[in-house]
Amino acid sequence: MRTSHNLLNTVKEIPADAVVISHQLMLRAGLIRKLAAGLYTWLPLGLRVLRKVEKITREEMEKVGGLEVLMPALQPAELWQETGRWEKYGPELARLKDRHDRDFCLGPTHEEIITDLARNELKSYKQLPIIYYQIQTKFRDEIRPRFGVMRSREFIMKDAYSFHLDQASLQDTYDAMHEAYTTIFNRFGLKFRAVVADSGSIGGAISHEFHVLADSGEDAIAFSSASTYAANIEKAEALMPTGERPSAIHALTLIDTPQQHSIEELSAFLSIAPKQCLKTLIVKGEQDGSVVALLLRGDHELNTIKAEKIAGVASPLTFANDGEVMRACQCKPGSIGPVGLAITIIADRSVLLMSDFVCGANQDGQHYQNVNWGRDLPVPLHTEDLRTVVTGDPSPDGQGSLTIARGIEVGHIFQLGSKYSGAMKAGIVNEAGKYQTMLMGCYGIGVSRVVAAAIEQNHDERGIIWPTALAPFQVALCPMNMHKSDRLKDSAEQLYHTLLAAGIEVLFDDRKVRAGFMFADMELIGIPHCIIMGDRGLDANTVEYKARTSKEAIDIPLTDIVRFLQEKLAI
RNA sequence: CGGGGUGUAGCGCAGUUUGGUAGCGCGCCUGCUUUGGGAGCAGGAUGUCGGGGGUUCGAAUCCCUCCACCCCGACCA
Repeated sequence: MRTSHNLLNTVKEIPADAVVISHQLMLRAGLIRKLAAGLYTWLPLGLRVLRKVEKITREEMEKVGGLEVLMPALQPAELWQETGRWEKYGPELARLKDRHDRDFCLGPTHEEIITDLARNELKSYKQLPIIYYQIQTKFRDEIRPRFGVMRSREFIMKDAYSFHLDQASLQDTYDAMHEAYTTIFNRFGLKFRAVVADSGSIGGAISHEFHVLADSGEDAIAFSSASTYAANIEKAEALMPTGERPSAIHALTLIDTPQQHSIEELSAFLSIAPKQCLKTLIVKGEQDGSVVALLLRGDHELNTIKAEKIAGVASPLTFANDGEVMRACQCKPGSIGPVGLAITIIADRSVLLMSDFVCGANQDGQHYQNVNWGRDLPVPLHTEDLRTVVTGDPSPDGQGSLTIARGIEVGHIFQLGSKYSGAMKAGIVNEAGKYQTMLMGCYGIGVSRVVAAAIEQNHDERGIIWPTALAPFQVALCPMNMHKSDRLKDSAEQLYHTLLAAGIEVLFDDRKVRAGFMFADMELIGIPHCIIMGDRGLDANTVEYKARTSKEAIDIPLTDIVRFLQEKLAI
């Protein structure tokens, strides 16, 4: 394709509305334009990228036996009422009425629709297992759309649904999907991790999220250095520490710590490490008016997801107010400690190995130093995994240690079981001739979000750096001052057609613009490979090649350039 | 929904405090010169100043009201 054909709509200035880099670059490179909050038009260049994501996804879905369907975006309320989600889904469900005053919604997902299809179409166990999938526009009336297409109100998703006679079959398909997703994200050329996840509101037991790794990601994930273990940080278990608790050395002392409240202040004031301090947090208990003390090592952070799952702790987790703290501890927050505390105490596992530690004395402005379990207060009876894991923690599967990275969730697979098929009476006749409810799995990829995630992961100060598989074009052909030299123009045209004939997606920059302008545009839109042609090179029968990721160009004989590119592109 | 903020040319912004009828940079158009990293000079076009109402001789500016958009919190592909 030629750039003169109105393909490029690049902008030098950073759009004021865009805060994340992918959003800025997608606007600047002319991939998308905003229509309204959370609604974007895909311009020709952006659509090419979107189609690449779709193509790879579709190919891999076909490989695992998926059958492509296309379900309506507009859906009748009746089906959603059958599963109870019409009420449960909340305001995020975009609802509307038709002219006859009947209720409809714009589908945020299609479990109800596919389950309805399955119960009507599938009659016999012989038809199972089956996988349906579609690539389609979804709607979520997001509370706050932001970050461009990363969290928009209308977005493109690949969603697949599988139906099974038994759990073993569901597990087989789930595993196959897990593998297909791995292949898909590898083919995208993105660094990613599959992580054990909470299934959230969609339901079901087992689920994995696929995260594209990027520093700007909204989720934190923990993965092992030595095994395939990876989990959302909310789920990653902090193991019981090994080893013995060091024995007490010093005598318990009460010290004045005026105005020292946080662990940070306290450890600086006493010139000790935060890990020598004990953090005591008072949270609301399950019974009205009750409170519970949570103990953590000073350098650790409370994991609220873990804490609110513990019996006796209020869910959602709520910190006690100053009045409740005063009643329970006779002091203000900042001087609380477990010594002599008369309320339920739940200690994090790592707390058990602390000795000669510092903690609040339950008197304002005072702390105890050299506190020891068993000597100064009882060893905690109730220990739990309360903290968020940190880099270096042992992996929960016993192999290697954990690294924490940030990720963007671009895929999520679930074993739904009979959640929807049960509610909607989607069953078939089994081998014994009896009616049986089918089991379901569902598998999503945020197609439009993948585009943004790819940019978050791959960019520099000049613009996007597309992985070859997602690039709108693989090669940029940039002749310099072609309009001044017929010889150059002829060579460029010839090379352009040769590359096209070789099946290479090439963007021919035939605009009458200066070299710097050309380079800046090609770098902004992120074309992975660039061929620069000039009269000077032509004299020596060479062209220059420059990868998007390198600073230097190299000379390649004109006669070798096609083969050279084919090798680069591995075709 | 709660808290904060912004709406002025296609984009980025100034002008609003202290009312006097709209400006800068980029982009766009024309011409000349330039031509290996977003060129220079000269000329030019473009605005219901978010909408509506009010105050005033006069409103981008003051008042009322509506709307849109953005940022921070709870959700998710």
